[in-house]
Amino acid sequence: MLDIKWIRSNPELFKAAMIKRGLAAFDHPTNKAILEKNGNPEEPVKKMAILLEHASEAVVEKILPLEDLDKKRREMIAEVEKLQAERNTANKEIARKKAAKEPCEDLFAGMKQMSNKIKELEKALEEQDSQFTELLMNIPNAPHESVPLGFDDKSNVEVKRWGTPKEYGFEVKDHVDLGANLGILDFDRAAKISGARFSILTGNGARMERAIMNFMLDTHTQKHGYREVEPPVIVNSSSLKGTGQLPKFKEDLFKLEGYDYWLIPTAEVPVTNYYAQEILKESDLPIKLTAYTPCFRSEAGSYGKDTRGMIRQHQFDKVELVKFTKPEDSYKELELLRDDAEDILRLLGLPYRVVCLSSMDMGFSAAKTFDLEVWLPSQKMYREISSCSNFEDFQARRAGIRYKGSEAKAKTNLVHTLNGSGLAIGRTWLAILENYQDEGGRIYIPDVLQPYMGGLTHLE
RNA sequence: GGAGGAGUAGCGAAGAGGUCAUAACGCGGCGCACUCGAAAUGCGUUUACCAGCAAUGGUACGCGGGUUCGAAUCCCGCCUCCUCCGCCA
Repeated sequence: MLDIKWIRSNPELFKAAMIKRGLAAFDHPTNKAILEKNGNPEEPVKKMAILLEHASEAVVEKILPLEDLDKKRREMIAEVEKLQAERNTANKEIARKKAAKEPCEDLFAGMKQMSNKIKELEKALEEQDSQFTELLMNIPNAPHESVPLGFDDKSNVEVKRWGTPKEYGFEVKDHVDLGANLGILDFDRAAKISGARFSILTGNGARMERAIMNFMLDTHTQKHGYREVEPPVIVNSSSLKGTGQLPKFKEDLFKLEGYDYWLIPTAEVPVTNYYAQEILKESDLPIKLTAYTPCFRSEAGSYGKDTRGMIRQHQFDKVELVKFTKPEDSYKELELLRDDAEDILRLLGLPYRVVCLSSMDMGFSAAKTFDLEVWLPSQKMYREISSCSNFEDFQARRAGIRYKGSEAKAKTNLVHTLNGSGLAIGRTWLAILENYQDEGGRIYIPDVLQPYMGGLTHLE
């Protein structure tokens, strides 16, 4: 959630942020006129850049009622508080007279009426306030100024590459064939038991999933200084509102029938909400947590995407990194968090690149996101294996996560929250199979994983 | 699932229709004094949120209703925790 006070005092910045987020439709008459006056280029990114340049005139339909709702709300607050003050004064007078044994029954007249009037106004205010809050809750975070303008991943900016994809000199197989041949990956039985987009690992395949998980957790806790947590994988809707999955994205989630319980789409939800409604000690920041959890996603709307293999599943394992920082440190901490995730790929010897997501490719709650993409020989491309984001105070405001110094009149401030995959375990598993295969379909187990596999050097 | 008990500041805890909600009292935190320094001691200070330029005003005693001129206090429903029983890994 954005700060309404910031929105109020920086209306142009706010509008520009929303245009960057793609909330200005090109076919709105006003926006259309602006575009036509400025040459109306073909490319959507150029269109967006023009609207951004003319932010003051451009229309962002979705947010139009915000100002009115806010104004009305504040008027109502003033009105109801005035009456409350009157009531409080009268009640104090009654109490004083009672104590002094003076007659006060005459003061009762009209009090009931006033009380009812206040109740009415309070109810109306609540209604107004919930309309306002709902709109505000549905407005995405403002992108950081360094975020590239863009519609989709075509505008993402590559930041760095590490490692060199191997030349194989033979026809590489993908992880589906490799896994099937090794007898460690089974989609047919998973479909029988559950359905599409599920998989079963068996034997050393299952063991390697566990090895990867432990390797990641050990590295983050022992080498990178994170504290491990093992949270619930079922959460309530309040937690999902805190991190931004609700109210807007409920179709992406699995809900338990008959309960206010949801399966987590990522450990970000329980781990960020670990400190919901709390005030942290400034001297404890930054706080760094890591967690392994299974993650559950409905993948509604991704029909036909990544249907082969383990890349996109309804259930997958992930090790997550979460940070709570002071606002002035959050971008420095984002770089560090990203490097902690990168370290896993480097230790595993998997070639990867880092991209900075464009303004519309970013998630709803993020202010800035880096994706780590691992090389997949079978697809001859880099594929997402981690997403590292700074949410600034967007989640902290929703979840009520604040910090405060220990001095006497220290101010309470919102923390900044960050998180990143460190890493997606299933995608790491398949990247190992594909990158470390030989011509016969044997898989070399990366050195750092061998101790976790009882010294085993190959899957064969 | 059944029976009891409890939920008030960071923690413990008082308050039992109005004059005791910033909320007694104790602990803790912060500052100062004393000290070479520390401990001990003494003094001061220490809730959060909302509206407002400010002065100031408002809200909050687990949550939601009700009774009343007025509710932390009385009544109803819910949630969480504790104890016992049942069931269970």
